[in-house]
Amino acid sequence: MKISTRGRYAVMAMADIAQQNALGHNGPLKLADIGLRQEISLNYLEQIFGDLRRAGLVESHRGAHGGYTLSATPQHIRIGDVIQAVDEPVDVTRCGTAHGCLTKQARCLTHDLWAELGNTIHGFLNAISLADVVAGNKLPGLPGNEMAEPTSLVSLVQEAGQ
Amino acid sequence: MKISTRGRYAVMAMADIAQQNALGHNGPLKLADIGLRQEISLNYLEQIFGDLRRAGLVESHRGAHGGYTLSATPQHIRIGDVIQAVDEPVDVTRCGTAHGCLTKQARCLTHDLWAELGNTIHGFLNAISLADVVAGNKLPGLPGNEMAEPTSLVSLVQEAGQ
DNA sequence: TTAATCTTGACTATTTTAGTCGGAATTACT
DNA sequence: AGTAATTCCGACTAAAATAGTCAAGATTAA
Repeated sequence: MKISTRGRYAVMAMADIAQQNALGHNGPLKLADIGLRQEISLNYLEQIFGDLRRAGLVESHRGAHGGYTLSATPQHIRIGDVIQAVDEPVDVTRCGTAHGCLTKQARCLTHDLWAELGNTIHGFLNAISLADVVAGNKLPGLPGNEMAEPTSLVSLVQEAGQ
Repeated sequence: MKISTRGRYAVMAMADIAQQNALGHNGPLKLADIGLRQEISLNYLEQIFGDLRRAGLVESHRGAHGGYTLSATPQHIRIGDVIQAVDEPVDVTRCGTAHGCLTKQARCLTHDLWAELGNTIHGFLNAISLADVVAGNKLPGLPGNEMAEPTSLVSLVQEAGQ
């Protein structure tokens, strides 16, 4: 899972729509307005929304008074879906495909590590909806914002596996 | 936190040393040998080990029969340290520094999201040691490998904040 | 003294990223 | 019917990051 500004912009734009909906604006929203609010160039937004539309996350309404609407309620759109729609899902391991990862045992000491890292990131992003972002329901706490305690998170994820 | 092949190579090479140590080879290991086993070019490894040395993760031994040794036992070297040593720690949010993130409230709907994602990744990588990788002790479970259930992880991490 | 090895810094090719640009298709409104 | 507002699409580009290569010097063991 790759996360570039392209993915960030997509989430920002989608959150913008969700927020406008929450404020009572229900019709299609123009990219021009979204771009102004989020400070993203119109042309770039067009590219990004092409991907979002092809992924089925938004619906387009062409012509005058057109724009984009969310295809589902913000509660049902996961951040991971948004990012996956616009960023090539470069897999974290990069082995298995290219070099003979399974045969050369030494090389793949680290294979599972990257795979689990990918799972962790996916799990995080798929656990959060657009509605969560707009409502400020990000994982509350993690007190301060400082580095998480090494042991705490891991034990959590381990429990999650049970 | 950025993860490129550079970071992966660094972890692979460090794990290689840890594994050789576990097999009884305790003297300095040459980059040429590590490169052969892990299929990484010597010149590139030299660059990477320059970073690792400056970060204090390995010690160099120059001259004939020289090479590199780990500065600490594999149990005490965290994967996050290794990656941080060789990959620029591009911060996930990119706001706060560049554009007036704190003033424009709309733009930073997503700020906390990226910050928490960064914490999650750091937490994961800092919770795993070189010894874990060599021993195959990656986070057990995460049953199957399939997508985590949307709700489960969020509630878990939320509890973590308490 | 010599060969092995790290050390350093400059250089380069490729890919990715983050856009820009121009125009065509579609629709609402008058 | 005409016009303005939009999305749609594909080609193009500049800058940065990535993944190296190369050459020469410093240090040490044998």
